Amino acid sequence: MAPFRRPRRSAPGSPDVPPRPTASAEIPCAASGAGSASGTRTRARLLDAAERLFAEQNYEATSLRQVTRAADANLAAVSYHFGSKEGLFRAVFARRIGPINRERIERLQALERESEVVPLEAILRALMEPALRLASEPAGRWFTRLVGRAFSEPGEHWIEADREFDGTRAAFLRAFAHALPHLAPAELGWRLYFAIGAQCVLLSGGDQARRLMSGMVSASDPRAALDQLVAFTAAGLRAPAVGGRG
Amino acid sequence: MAPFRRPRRSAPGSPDVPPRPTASAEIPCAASGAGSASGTRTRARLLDAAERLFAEQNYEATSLRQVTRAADANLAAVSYHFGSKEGLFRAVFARRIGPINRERIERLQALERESEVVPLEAILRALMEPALRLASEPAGRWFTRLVGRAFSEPGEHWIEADREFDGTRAAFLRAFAHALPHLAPAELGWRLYFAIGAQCVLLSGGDQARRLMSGMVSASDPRAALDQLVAFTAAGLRAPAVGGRG
DNA sequence: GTTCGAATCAAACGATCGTTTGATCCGCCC
DNA sequence: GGGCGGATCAAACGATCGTTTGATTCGAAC
Repeated sequence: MAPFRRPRRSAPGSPDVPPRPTASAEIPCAASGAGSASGTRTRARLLDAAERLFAEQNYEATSLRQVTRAADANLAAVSYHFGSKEGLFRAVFARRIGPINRERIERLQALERESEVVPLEAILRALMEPALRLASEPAGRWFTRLVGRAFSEPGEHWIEADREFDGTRAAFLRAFAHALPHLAPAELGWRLYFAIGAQCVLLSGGDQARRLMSGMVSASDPRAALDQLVAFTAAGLRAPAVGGRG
Repeated sequence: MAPFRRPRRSAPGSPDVPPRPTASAEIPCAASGAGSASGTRTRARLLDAAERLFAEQNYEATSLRQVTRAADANLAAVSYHFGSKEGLFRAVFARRIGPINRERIERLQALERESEVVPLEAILRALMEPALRLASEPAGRWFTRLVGRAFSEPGEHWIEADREFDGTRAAFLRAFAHALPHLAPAELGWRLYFAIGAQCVLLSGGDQARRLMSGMVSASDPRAALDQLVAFTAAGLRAPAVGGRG
């Protein structure tokens, strides 16, 4: 009877103020080992299921009932742990993108520490290998599909999602500018645009993409894929400047 | 009272059997000129509105009520003219993809007619310029965003959508193989994969992509974009074979 | 002037969506 | 052993979705 002054709003995920967008990117519970009961494992199972479904389908095409059914959890668990559907998406993204970008920057710094001018191929590998390696692991295969699409898909979710890439972008942009002095800034921008695009379609590993090149690419070998991607993008970046037409 | 034996099912779009997937790709009424009344212009207005909304948002995120409101048409007009939401999507895609692929093949055939071995850059321009040029026209700007995403997005709609590209793919694959004899078929497959990927992110012109390279690329000049794309992909395709590692 | 069919319309259909509610379970600490 | 709070639960909320219905409009054919 008595209205009971809004008892909720104390979930770990977020109350009325949504969780910080600059997420901490820590894996709460890696869904490994056999915890005694269900513990807080529900949160991890929700992330796993949502990761797969968001990648297999779309953000909009994936219903929370699908997610909770796949995660063997209650529908309200999403609201409880993540506040909303978009909170779930942000958590899926933040869980893995942090470590990837951290490894990228650490590898780049190590390269810059050991030599004055870093070879172009080394920069490219530092940028692309962490994500590509994740694509070859069962746990990260779905996530890389999401990352690959973040570059070209519309929607508010994505804008916030790859804002986490900003720091990484700045660091690598300087490195590329040093390694490619023959390119004007505008030209360097175009070429990096294309290079990242090539990486993204490889990460997204789209159903269409695989169909399109069916029989020609052996998508099973991630090592060969990385070698080919580095060779292709390095040559493209090193191409002579086209400057003002012609 | 009397059940009135299902009077509908005679729309031009499709009855119970959906319209032929291998669409004729003819523009029914180019939404230009001032027809007397509303005529069948509604169909074209629906296509225009859906094209923009599907590109700005997503297939799933776009409701038919949004489309019909933007097109100043009745909600039931979609069912009447296209049979269903997916029929509308197919019609949007079929309206423009036919002419693009036709121009691609005609340009390639013209090149092969006038010289024994076609230069790589010429093949690339024949493949990429028709779509890039459409991106610079007001009428086609939204559509190119769709085309760029067809390569990496999941969903049934897309699978059918770029099946229309099959013929074009085969023709250009032969041309590339002739122009790049130093590449094994598997390597050629990878590189074409990346080249098309670079083109797709340029076509999709994603919100994120533009943000990511903000200030570096002047996206306003489509001619410069094409020059840069051709230079980048040509160099990437011509890169030495990496073969078996290293 | 009547008939016919393509085209448009308002209104509703059942289904499913994201979110919220209040109760219930259960391990833990004092 | 009694209370506390995190976690889970069934059930419902209002909104919106794609689709369908049956009536209405309107120009052309006869």
